[in-house]
Amino acid sequence: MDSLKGEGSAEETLAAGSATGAAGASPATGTTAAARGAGPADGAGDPAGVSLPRRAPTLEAVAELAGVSRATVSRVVNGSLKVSPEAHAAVTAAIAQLGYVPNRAARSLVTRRTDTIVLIVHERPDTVFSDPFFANVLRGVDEALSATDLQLVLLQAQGEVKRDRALRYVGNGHADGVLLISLHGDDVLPKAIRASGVPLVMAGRLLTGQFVDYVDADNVGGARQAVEHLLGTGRRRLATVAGPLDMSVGVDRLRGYREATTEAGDPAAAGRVAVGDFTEAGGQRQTARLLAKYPDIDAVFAASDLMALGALRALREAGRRVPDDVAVVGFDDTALAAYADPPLTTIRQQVERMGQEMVRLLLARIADPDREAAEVILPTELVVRASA
Amino acid sequence: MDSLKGEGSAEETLAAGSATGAAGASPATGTTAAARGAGPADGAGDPAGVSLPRRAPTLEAVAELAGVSRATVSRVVNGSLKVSPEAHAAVTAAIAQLGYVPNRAARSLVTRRTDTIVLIVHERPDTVFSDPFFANVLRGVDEALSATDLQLVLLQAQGEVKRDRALRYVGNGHADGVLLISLHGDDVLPKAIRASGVPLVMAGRLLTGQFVDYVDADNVGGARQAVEHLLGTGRRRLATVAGPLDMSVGVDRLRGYREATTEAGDPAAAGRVAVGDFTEAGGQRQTARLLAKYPDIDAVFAASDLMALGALRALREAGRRVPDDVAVVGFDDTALAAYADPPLTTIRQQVERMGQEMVRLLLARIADPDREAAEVILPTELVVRASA
DNA sequence: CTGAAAGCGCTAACAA
DNA sequence: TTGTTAGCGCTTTCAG
Repeated sequence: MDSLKGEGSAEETLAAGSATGAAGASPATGTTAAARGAGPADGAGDPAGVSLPRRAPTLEAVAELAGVSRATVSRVVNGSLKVSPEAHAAVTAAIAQLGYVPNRAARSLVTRRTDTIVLIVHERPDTVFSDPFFANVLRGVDEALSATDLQLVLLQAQGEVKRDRALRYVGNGHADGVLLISLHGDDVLPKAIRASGVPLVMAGRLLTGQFVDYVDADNVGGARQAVEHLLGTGRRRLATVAGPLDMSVGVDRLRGYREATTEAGDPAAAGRVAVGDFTEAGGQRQTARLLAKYPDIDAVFAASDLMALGALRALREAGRRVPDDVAVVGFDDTALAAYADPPLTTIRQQVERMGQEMVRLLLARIADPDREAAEVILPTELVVRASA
Repeated sequence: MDSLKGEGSAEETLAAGSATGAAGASPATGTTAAARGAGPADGAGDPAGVSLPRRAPTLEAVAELAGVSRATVSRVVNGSLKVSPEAHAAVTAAIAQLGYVPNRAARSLVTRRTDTIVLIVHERPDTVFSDPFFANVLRGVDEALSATDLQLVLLQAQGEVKRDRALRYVGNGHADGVLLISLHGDDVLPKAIRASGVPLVMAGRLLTGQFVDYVDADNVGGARQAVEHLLGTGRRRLATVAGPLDMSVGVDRLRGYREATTEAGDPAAAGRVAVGDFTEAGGQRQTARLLAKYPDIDAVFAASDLMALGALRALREAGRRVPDDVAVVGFDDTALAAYADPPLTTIRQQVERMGQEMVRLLLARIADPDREAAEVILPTELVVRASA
């Protein structure tokens, strides 16, 4: 819903605008009036007027007001059953009156919990832009976490220095659990984290065969859906641009493609594979390769949407019409797919849900460190945008 | 660079794959072998073999090993100058040997610092997808933070409950500073945070005229660039789809448009305004309105890329050719702009840099809470993709 | 069911 | 320059 306010209604709001409009390469840093408002004096003396409490109320204060001991307040705060109704009421009231909130540091110091979970992102700096995956996982994680009172801290682990810092951080008990979203096949991180004994959940399966909790999209199934769709719409000469084979995503999507084509009685198609790197340029290059090698293909399954975009480009350059001559189906369904030209048919994975499930798994493992390793595979969905 | 590995080289990696392929709507949760490896027993007894240190080494341990007092170790850790070279060396060695890392909780308890800064996101759930802005700011923030040893915690503040939780969190000294990235005009959050006295930096200017540190793109200048570009390529009947006028982005981009058209001697153009909501649907609707009211416009400046996409759609539906009949320039330059059909000319803002500058400002304010409020305006850039 | 007391690991006076 | 001594605010036995 957008406002249908007529034009011209914005003038009054312009009053506060600063005219700063730096056009050069470096930012203009202007300074305006003093930041701190008309609050009470900060100095030592205590002026006549109201004096803000400089320190947050403590358990002690609550106890005193409620007429009980600190221990009892602590019990109430932590939901212990063994507190009399009267005590409970008094404490609750005192807490409300004082606006008491527990001090996490103090609590953490004694409990050795941190009420914090860490999301470690292990991402190539150059893949950095155009990555809705990350944002959406994050969204899901945050959403799932908001039902708890865990805090989410973000750690980048790109490069040795940052990686070690992240490792030290989790290794020294600064987090109750770790969520690892690692885009490449490098698996020193998972190993190191597991070694530190902190609960860990990954996005994507480990190719090394270790058992770690993880959630993943049904990449095999999704790829099969793509093949079935292509076959179902009459395509007969399929090929695929696979993702990197040191990642489970890459491996699984290729596997789904191969299984589906083979089962459909077309083992030759299972062999028409070029391995890309999930980038648009890679998709374009590998599609060109496929085209050179198998000039008569009439469908391409690209293992990512970016690669699908590249495929589109390669096909255009090769003079093939999409979808008339060659159909393209991509994996991952970002906004890009919707605006591609021609619009891309894609396999959608539930990225946000992935984040949610990761949290669910992590909480379960924190609760019971000895439970069996679990995997959650989220279904995928075919999104048809073009009549491919 | 993508690998040019021939097809077929993936087979061996498939061995570890689980066959789980849930196609239904609910996730399949399989359990595999026990998670925890062959680590030492967790129980009370201490088996014959190696026993891992269950607890991280403390200052005390370092002190003992180094033959000094805890205070001295603390001084070394915190970089105090008043430590003898010998003591320093001994402590450093002990720290290395033990792998000592300070306990943040303990430190925080006494220093009342948290070494944590909070990024509060105040976002509509429905704007959630297709929002590279957020991810890129985040990237910049994280990057800037990685030079310090501050931790980044993420807080969502959507809805009263979450908002209050976030407010309580920062209000109770759980963060040394707050970064606020608020997409709509609602300004109860900034006010509340400022009231709590925690250092705050915002993305975007406050419309209420309060002085708070902020960094923003040069929205006015960017809009001017758009107008100048349009005028420079021969367009004579400009119109704009503005953003919401309760946000500084909306206001400023409209202002730039008006200033530029007015200065170019075309005050009438300054009046051809429709107010959208930054969504594609809104852009489409408002462009349609503009078209109805001013049938002879030959250029549209859309205050966001999504709205530009909507404009494209509206123009197509109205039978106008882009860019031949009507040129479109959008603001914000996401991947979408690159794949729009026809390709969109846009004004790019340095979103990642924005995050970096926010951190810079925040650190400065933490260091000196009484400094003057500062603003950083980042330059924008015209990205021409079509010959509009 | 409740309170007293003992720290969790660290920093910051204050003495020496 | 160094060590000693108090706590920071909270949880958690252990008595009562």
